[in-house]
Amino acid sequence: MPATAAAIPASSRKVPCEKCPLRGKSALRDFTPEELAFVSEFKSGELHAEPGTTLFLQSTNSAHLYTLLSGWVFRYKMLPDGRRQILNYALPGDLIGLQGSIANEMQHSVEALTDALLCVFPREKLWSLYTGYPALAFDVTWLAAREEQILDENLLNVGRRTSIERIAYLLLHLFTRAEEAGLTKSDTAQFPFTQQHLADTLGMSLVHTNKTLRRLTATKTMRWKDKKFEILDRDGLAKIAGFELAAPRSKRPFV
Amino acid sequence: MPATAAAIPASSRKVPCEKCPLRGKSALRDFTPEELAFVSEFKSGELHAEPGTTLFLQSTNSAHLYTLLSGWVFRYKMLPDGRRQILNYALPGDLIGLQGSIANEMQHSVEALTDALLCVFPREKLWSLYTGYPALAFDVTWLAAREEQILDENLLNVGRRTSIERIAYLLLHLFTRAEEAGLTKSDTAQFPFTQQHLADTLGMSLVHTNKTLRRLTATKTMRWKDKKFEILDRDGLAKIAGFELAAPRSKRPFV
DNA sequence: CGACTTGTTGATGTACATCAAGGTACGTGG
DNA sequence: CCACGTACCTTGATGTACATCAACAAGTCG
Repeated sequence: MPATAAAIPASSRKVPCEKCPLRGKSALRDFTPEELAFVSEFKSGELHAEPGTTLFLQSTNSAHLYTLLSGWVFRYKMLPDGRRQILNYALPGDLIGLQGSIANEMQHSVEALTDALLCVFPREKLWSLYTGYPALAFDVTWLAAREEQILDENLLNVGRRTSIERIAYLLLHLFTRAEEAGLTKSDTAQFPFTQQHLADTLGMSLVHTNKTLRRLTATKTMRWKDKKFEILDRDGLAKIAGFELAAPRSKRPFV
Repeated sequence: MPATAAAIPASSRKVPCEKCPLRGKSALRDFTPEELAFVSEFKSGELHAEPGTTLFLQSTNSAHLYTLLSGWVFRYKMLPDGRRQILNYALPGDLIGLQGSIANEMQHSVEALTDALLCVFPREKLWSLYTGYPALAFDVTWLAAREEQILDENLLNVGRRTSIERIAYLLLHLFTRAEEAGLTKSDTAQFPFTQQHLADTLGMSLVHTNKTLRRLTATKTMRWKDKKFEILDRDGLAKIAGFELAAPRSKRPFV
């Protein structure tokens, strides 16, 4: 997002963690002074990425772990013939590249959707985080579990919802996350992706995404034009998405 | 699996971790005596689950964390109208319910597919694992990252592969995991699930799954009858699944 | 008592007609 | 040029319906 990126000059080589723009705002917990000092020391630098920049490449190994300071980034996988599946989007505050630090090889690629500013951490030092700062280690696990939850929901979305439900769900999901990251004004947000990105996230073709998007617009629950997304009827949109959960089929509930 | 379950009598309240049937075999790393002692103390008991038993319920909170000792178990989510998406399968050695220990509420359900034996750990003690045993904490993160990788692949599968590719991929994936868990004899494995489970994993209807399964059988790369799965031509099956990875679309590779 | 029906249920196999989604083509506007 | 919009025809996937088969329980008859 140009606005946000401008607020943090890319020229500054290293914003001290004590002045991290993410602190205070957003859902970040409070760190102790010791934790803050360690993280500051852990951080090896910053990276400014332009839209379209590849941050990680499928089947290569990565020396770094990133935290996203500003901008949008997405993870994806590709098949040999070019079919692409977008797995998830990362917003400010998200951790990027943990898989590559745990396994040796990256199983997916990561690309910047907007101008993005990232904190860089060397992966070798991740271990010292586990030995010295259990609370931070727990945070890392927390982030991994949260990513897993989002993936679970995406899988349900792609596998079992109809095209209009899928789009409604995804747009609402992304809007909610943008809200949590403080990127919304009342009921609007800047959405930097294209219909092709949506299609590749939802497992649909571009044409069909476009037609379905039009049908969804006709419900007057939302508006999306020129990258500006606006929610007109949140409950209505949630209802189309089929947000509610259900009791299981299973006959024998445990205990 | 009856055979495996019989080998570990469900009556014994607590198999000591030193004698865990998973140790030695499988990809488990070696624990130090201290770690082993802690895990043994961490473990609060065992649970024997019959096929169809619900271990976790969507939108409830769970007091426990499990490790699967024997049998098959699957995670799934449901929509209000009964549509079901199976997210993943757990095999011996897998951790179950971490999400519920990190967040407060379970976002998915878990059901036993076969007779299953599980080690039970109280979730309150997870924190002491982080403070006292960083290597075990790292292992937990490792398991979470691995689960995330599998979900990534499932999402690619459901979102971007054709029906025959999807089935080929899933069967090969499950066979490979069964191999790692030591549940195969040469090129055969007992697969405890039905075509309905496959359909719900792949986001397809039962009828279409059946027809596609028949087309796949016609390629003579595998056979699946009466729960017995056999690989006839592994490379052929992998080729149908489109296992290979690809270079990204992106124009500007980083660095 | 045993052997032979009968009915039930769950998993699988197959045939339609219907519908949702894909692919190609060709628009527009910035 | 790229993102979006729309028309057209084709194909892949769904839903309903019905048939098969094995496993299992209940009942009947010799």
